[in-house]
Amino acid sequence: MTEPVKGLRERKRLETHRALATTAVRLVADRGLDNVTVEDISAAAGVSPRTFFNYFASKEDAVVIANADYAERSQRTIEKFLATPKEIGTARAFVDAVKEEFAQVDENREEWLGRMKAIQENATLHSRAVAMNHETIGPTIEAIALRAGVDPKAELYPALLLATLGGAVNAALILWYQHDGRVSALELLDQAVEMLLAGLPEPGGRAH
Amino acid sequence: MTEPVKGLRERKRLETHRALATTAVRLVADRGLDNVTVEDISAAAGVSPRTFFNYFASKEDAVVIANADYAERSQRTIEKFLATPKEIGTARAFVDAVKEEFAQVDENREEWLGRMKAIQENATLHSRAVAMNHETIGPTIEAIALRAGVDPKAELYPALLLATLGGAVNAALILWYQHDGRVSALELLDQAVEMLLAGLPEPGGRAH
DNA sequence: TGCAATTTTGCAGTCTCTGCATTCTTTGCC
DNA sequence: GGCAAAGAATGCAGAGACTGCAAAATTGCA
Repeated sequence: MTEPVKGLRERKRLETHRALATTAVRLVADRGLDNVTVEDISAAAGVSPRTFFNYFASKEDAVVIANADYAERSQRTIEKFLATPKEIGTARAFVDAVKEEFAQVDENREEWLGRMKAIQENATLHSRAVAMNHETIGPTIEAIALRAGVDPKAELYPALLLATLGGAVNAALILWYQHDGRVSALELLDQAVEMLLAGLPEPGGRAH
Repeated sequence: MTEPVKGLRERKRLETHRALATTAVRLVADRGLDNVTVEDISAAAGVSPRTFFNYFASKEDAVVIANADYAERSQRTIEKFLATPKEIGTARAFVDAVKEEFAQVDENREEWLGRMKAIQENATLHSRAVAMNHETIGPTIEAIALRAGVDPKAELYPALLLATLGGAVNAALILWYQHDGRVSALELLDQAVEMLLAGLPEPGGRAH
């Protein structure tokens, strides 16, 4: 969490990214994706439309991508995961690494509520959000395989762990949003993970 | 599996949808999404570009959506799920219902290989594919909640079951594609589900 | 056959997104 | 402080996705 003071250039860059992202979330949560143009967002954020596309590859991304340094973050998450002591099981270790990032939902409650509203209401946004990590999937699967000592191409386990845990994250986010963020997202994720690692037992307590 | 003989009109419609979908998969798997225009697809399928958009809301959809009657199919899947005998656990019942649809992967091997290739190579397609079911998520969660006898708004279980099972489907598809479809997709899904319902045990056999 | 319903198509127009050349800022260095 | 190089913002032109609308072609049915 140590924030090295980068130069003015870097700071301005992050600032612009943040301004565009939060503006996009606000406008889209408010009016809906189709009633907001890139021109609107850039104007409200005080940059040219062309500049918008220097920061985001698409209008959707501005709503969905919370952090400018997304790639580095997931890289760090992977490293953290690999650095966890061996006594901790693969699944647990991975959950712990992910939770660190997930904590920002509770920390930026308002913004995330707006984001979830926009995402829930729009299929395009939803799809972009669910699979945001397209580029990181391969490396992540390999990291899991490495730590678990299996072959990522031949075994289901790594891809399955990633995909189902992603599902747990999604489920937690949806429920968090349905409760208007009045419960802790992190706690919901914890519950979801417990249920997942217990093999999704029947809620009433019956076996399956 | 009984196919009621609809009128010529309906049959032509399905035919056009199918022509557009398979053409899109073939062209995009071949050249990549960005090197194929809607005009290319419609020309190859023998309809006007405008007609393309009468069938698909976006270029991506033509690659991702395999069946014209997607909505009805998922509706039927839900009904099948709800009709399963009570002795079968919620998770098992849901898996069974889903597997019926999943079988078409093995049945249309070539097409699905092309689709997976396109999807794996393109982030936009990937996101669209992962979250294709956006509109059906709500109803499905409610169906699960109904059968399990819980409140879908208050409990994690329904959303979690859907999301993690979706993850299992994805993982199975990815591995199937990595094996060039030389193994049964249905069997992979079975394995994935077993692991999931066993609580994702450590692959080596260690506990977590 | 002839009418009504449905589908296809063309067309005009909006918006997303990209490549490229130009201008403005920041930075490191003297 | 002044200056050259690097990086960022911008404008512009253009390709292509997508929509609404009305005309034309097709199909179902009396």
